[in-house]
Amino acid sequence: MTGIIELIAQTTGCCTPASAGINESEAEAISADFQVFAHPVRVQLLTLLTRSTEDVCVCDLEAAVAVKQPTVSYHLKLLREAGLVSYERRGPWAYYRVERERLASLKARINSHLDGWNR
Amino acid sequence: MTGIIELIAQTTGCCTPASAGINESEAEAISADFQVFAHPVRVQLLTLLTRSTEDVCVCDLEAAVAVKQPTVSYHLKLLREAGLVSYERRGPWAYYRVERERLASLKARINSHLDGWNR
DNA sequence: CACGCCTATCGAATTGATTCAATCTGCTGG
DNA sequence: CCAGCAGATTGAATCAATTCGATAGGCGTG
Repeated sequence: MTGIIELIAQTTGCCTPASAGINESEAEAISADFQVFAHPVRVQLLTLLTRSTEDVCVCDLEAAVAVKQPTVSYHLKLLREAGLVSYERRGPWAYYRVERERLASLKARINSHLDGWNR
Repeated sequence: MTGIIELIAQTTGCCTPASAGINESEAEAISADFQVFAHPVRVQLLTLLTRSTEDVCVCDLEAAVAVKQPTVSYHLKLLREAGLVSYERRGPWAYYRVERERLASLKARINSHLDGWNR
């Protein structure tokens, strides 16, 4: 039902009641996808990993970024939890690799989010 | 020059000295592009604005999200500072619109970042 | 021109994300 | 078995982002 208030608003004022918005949880899912890449250290790590055909030792990752070891480990964990990388221990070392399919599907999802803003 | 230490590392251990990384400031620029979309309220606002062919009154934007007016204003400011939206006052109201070209170029930039992770 | 409405901004408080020293675990060589 | 190294995890501190009450300023109306 449309009351007097709304009628007045539509005529005199601005606020149109029906909006073409998206709900909060959908927006949270979308923004979560972007979050993954929203930190320079994660961007650096991911770039390094995607550019390498070999698995990369953590010590190499550490050497490439400007933060200390526990911080590298923290960001690697986030990337792991996002499913974008996995690792394997070999002796005392840990070797990381990109999960290219998972990365591809995240990229596809981001592309479709971007497409949603085409008009 | 490659010293004994590095040679030993390459043979015995893991750490290869030459890395295919990107520098920190480039990584910061990349992550900053993703940051814009890394909050649900901004996603909601942007979706609403891109879907509308008309300029949208702030009161409508407010009605569509779950936060109070100053918070909406804060996020609109961030979007403005990113160049993605602009606004115009009409009487007591403020009407926002998407800057479609700016949005398009940000989207293009993000796509090229994503392409950088193709192997 | 005083009042009320709309919305931007300010400032303080809160929440969330990031950082790292310290610690723990698993592995390896002696 | 012990010492030592690589790296994950914990916990506390710090830093950044977000939230919103209070306020200010612009505008239209009576």
